[in-house]
Amino acid sequence: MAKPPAHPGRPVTINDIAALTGVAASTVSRALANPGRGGPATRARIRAVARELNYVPNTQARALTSGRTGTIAVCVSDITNPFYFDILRGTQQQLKAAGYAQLLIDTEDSGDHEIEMLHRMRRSLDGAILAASRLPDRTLTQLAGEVPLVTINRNIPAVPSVVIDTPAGIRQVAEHLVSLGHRDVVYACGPTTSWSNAARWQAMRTAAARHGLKWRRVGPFPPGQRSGTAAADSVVNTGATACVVFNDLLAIGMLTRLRERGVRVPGDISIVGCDDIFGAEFCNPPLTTITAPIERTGRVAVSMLLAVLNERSSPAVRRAVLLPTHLTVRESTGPVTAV
Amino acid sequence: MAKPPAHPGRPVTINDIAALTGVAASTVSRALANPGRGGPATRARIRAVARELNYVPNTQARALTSGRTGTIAVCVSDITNPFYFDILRGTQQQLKAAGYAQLLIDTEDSGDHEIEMLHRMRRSLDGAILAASRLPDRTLTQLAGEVPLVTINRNIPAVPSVVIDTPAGIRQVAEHLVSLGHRDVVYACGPTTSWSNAARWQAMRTAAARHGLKWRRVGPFPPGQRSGTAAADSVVNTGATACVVFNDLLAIGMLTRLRERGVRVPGDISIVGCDDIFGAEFCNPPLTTITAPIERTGRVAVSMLLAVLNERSSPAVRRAVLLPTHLTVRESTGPVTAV
DNA sequence: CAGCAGCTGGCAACCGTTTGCCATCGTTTG
DNA sequence: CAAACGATGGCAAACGGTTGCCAGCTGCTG
Repeated sequence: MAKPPAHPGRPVTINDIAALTGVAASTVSRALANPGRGGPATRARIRAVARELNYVPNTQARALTSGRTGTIAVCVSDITNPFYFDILRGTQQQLKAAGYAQLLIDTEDSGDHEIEMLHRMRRSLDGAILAASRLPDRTLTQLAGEVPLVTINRNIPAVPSVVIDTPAGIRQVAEHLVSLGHRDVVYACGPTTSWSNAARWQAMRTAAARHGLKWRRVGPFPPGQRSGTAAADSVVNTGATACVVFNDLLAIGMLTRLRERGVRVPGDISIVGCDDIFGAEFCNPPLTTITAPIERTGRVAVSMLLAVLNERSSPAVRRAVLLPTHLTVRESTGPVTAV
Repeated sequence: MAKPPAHPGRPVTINDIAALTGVAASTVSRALANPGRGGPATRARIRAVARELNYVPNTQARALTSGRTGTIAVCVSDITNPFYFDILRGTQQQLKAAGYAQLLIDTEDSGDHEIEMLHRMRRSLDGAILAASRLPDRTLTQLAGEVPLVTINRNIPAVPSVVIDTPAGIRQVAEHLVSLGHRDVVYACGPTTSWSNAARWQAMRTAAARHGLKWRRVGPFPPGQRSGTAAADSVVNTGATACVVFNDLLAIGMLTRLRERGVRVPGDISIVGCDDIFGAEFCNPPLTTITAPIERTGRVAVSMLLAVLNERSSPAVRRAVLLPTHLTVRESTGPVTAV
């Protein structure tokens, strides 16, 4: 029944539909996109034809006038870090459900990259989710003026954010370690530019103080598995009986190095990671860590961003969401052994 | 010196530059994009102003006429599979270098999802890279007519592809196992729809035959860590002394289960994975596996796609690239022990 | 010196969709 | 019954570039 468009190869446009139904292109546009406008009968007819022709709106053309591109960027600092896999999985799900496309940006741990990419793309984006941004507060605030933003694990006043409550987990860790008899703990730092690192170290310090633990820190270390070597060596040097590590990736790297050096975990030293990424469960020994709802974090971030986009006019409902964590005890922590 | 555009907030357009330099918009367009056209002096002037105004071309508008969107989609079947992390890392690098944006599509192991997403987005894409497509050959060939395509680990005549030579690795594995005294091996299958799975099983069969090994297979299993339980149980049931597994994810899952059941690896059974993903190195025991140049695979795929795009007119230089692998022996394989 | 080629830059149409504004029509209200 | 009104659908102007075509100029050649 449906006639194909004039040139068979040419994609179907709104005009083809208009011609076929005998209405104006504007009517078609409204029938397909604008819920309030237009008569039900016309709309039904148009929709039927559109479906039959397998019409797919041209995103570019739409974006040109409406400004909405249907694309959200997700920036991660290092795509090979499993932490982001689950973030991406979460954002992906939620974005797909809402009909958005997900643009992946790997900033390679460089703030310059991050700002430059976002600036270049801001016209093609409806918004962006910044996971573990390395940008300073001021830049971020300014950027939020150009593109609707939601940050993950980064809390600054002007920008809605979802942060994982790892500090709460660290308090649990402190209790866990104390109950095992540890009195001397060390924190292995992540990158100085990392907001989470600061938050975690801070939590560590206060928790240690409350329990009367001796505490100190080593680092900073790049948050990768390979830095585990240096981190492990530093930690061993301190003589502490337990170590809380900035993230699981680093912790897993440390485990490897400790094994190499013949340092027993948890016999000689207990290790606690953060995040509970892929791998934490099956490394050797399985890692005691602070389990974060990573995938959910991604989903929530998207929801918040979409809320911001939809309520562009109304008094911005910018919030900061805090997601709970819990301690998962595996085999990398144990009672302190008498020397 | 440079005057900001009329409305301070409004982004800089080609017209602003035209007005400021006193030329027509078309001249600006050519000066910025078209290398052959225009006078050197004018061009220099225009470029200077453009840079000064921090001009960023509007991708949407450009795409509308030129058809080029500057976006490449990368489809993966399951974003939480670490195999794809490295693929993405590779594509990301190469795409960024070439000035393309990377759209991430997770098809969730469903061919329907895959075809539907690609079809809907084909207008907004310059091309797509399909990693481990679940689509049948015919659909794929047809899709290649709509969007320039490069496949990864999937070789069909009409579509350029880069495939990882895991079969060669499997031949090495066979020799490795034979040298350790194994005579009875089993292959744990991945999804039936997976092209690589078929290739691997085929290689396994011929290699086993050549060495006079007894071989069989179990499965199929979904290629996830959690399927490891079922896979491990099946494998143990066969009584084989060695098992080659479709991929590392599944193999790692099996390792966990075997440990649970008290089956010693490699004492009771040797396990070999495929791909050498994140985690293979530090699982317990570290996994003997066929190391694939995963990141490079992503880079090569992008290069091929870009080549196709640039030589759209010339006789299509469609090729199939085969990337070498090698066996990495760790601790999950060992000599067969007398019962 | 006329004619012509080659280069430069301007004009304007176009890509496909959205949207402000207006004409029309049927219905309700004063 | 006239006026006012709300709903409906059409017209046309954007949106920001790209590109085919043409005019004007320069510098050759015949």
